Amino acid sequence: MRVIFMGTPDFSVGILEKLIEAGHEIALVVTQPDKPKGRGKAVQFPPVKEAALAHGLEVYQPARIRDAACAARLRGYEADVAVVAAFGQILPKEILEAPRYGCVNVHASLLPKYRGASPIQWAVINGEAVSGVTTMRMDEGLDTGDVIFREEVALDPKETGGSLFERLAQAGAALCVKTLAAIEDGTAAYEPQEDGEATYTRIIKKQLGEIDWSKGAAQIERLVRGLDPWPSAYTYLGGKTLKIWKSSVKEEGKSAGAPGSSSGGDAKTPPPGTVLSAGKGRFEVQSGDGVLILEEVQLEGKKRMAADAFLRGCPVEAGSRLGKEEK
RNA sequence: CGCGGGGUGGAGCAGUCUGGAAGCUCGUCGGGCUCAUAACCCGAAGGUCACAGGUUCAAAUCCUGUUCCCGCAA
Repeated sequence: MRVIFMGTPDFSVGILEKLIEAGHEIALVVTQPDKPKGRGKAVQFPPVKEAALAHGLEVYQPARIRDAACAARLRGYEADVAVVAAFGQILPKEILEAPRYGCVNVHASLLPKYRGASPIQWAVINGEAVSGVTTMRMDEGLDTGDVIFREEVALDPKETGGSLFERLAQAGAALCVKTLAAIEDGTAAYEPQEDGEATYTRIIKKQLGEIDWSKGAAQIERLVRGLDPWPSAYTYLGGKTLKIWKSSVKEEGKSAGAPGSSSGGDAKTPPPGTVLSAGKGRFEVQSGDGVLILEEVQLEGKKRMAADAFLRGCPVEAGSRLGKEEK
C-alpha cells in the first residue's frame, strides 16, 4: 500500500523498517523538527529521520502539524493509509481523514489500559505481569480509536524499561504489518474500546526518577527497572547525584543477623534512606518497607559500576543517609 | 563555542593546588593455615600516569593543543 509514516523516536524506527520490508511504498515520512540535543547542544536528527534518509525516503518536518498547510500537503500524496507511531503531536481531523483508510496508530500497551505517553515504563513501574501492543484506527481522542489488533507480551520479573521497549517495538512492528495486510484485504475488524476500563499514564519526567526512600523496597526496585535506561532512578550521596541502575529487594529471614547482636525484633528500624551496610559487595539501604540492595550504581561524572567496585573507591559509611541533603 | 566531573598496573580510587623514588582497597598468580570458606597469613607478577608538544636540573603534578568517557541541561 501507499503509506505515509509518522513517527519520531527509536520506537518508530523498527516499525518503519518493517513496513518497508513488507513491501509497502512509503510515500512520505513525517517526523518532528531537528532539535539541539546531547552534550554540546549539537543539532541531531530524530531517529526516524535518520532511518528515512538511509532508505532514501522523503522527509517532512512540520513544526506544527495542525497548520492547515500540513493537511493539504499530506492529502497531496494520496496515500492509502498513514501509520502513526509515537509521533509526538496531536493530529487534527483533517489529517486523520486524509488517507483513504485513515490513520493507524501503534500503541505500546493493551488499550484501553495505559492510554497516553510512556506506557512502557509505567507498565514496568507498576509491576504489571502482562503488557503488549495495540493497533487502532485513530480518532480525535487520545488513544481512543477503534482497536484492530492487540498482542500480549508477558513481562519478565527483571524486565527493564529498555528491554520491554525492545520487545514491544518488535511486536509492534509485526502487528503493524499484520494490520495493514488486514486493511488491504478488507478483513480488518474495528472494535470500539471500553472507555470505562481506560487508564491513563503521564509522560515520564526526569524528576520521577528521584527515589522516595519512604516507599517500599519492592516499589523502588520496580522504579529502578522501569526507568532503565532512561531517565534512570537516582538519589543523592553527599550532595552528588547517585543513579541506581540495578537493585534487588532483600529477602526477609535471609538476614544472617550477627549472633551477638541484641537483635530485638522491634528494635527501631533506621529512618528510610539509611545505609545499613556498605562493604564486601553489600550495599544495603533501608526503605519505608524492607531493605533494598543496591547492585549497580553510578555517581555523577562517573561510569556505572557494580556496587562493590563503587564502594572500593568511594567508601560509604554505614549509617549515612541517601537522598537530598537536609538543612 | 551551553555548564561541569573524569581518563593513574585487570577493577575502583588517592596523589595534581604547594614539581623531586608509582600508592590505597581489591582482583590475579604462587605458597601457608584450615574439615572448610568470598576467611586469615606470607610472597610475586603487572603501569607508555589518555595522546602530542612546551617549561624545568627534574613533570602523573605547571602551560598549550588533541582525543575518549560521564553528569547536568535540552
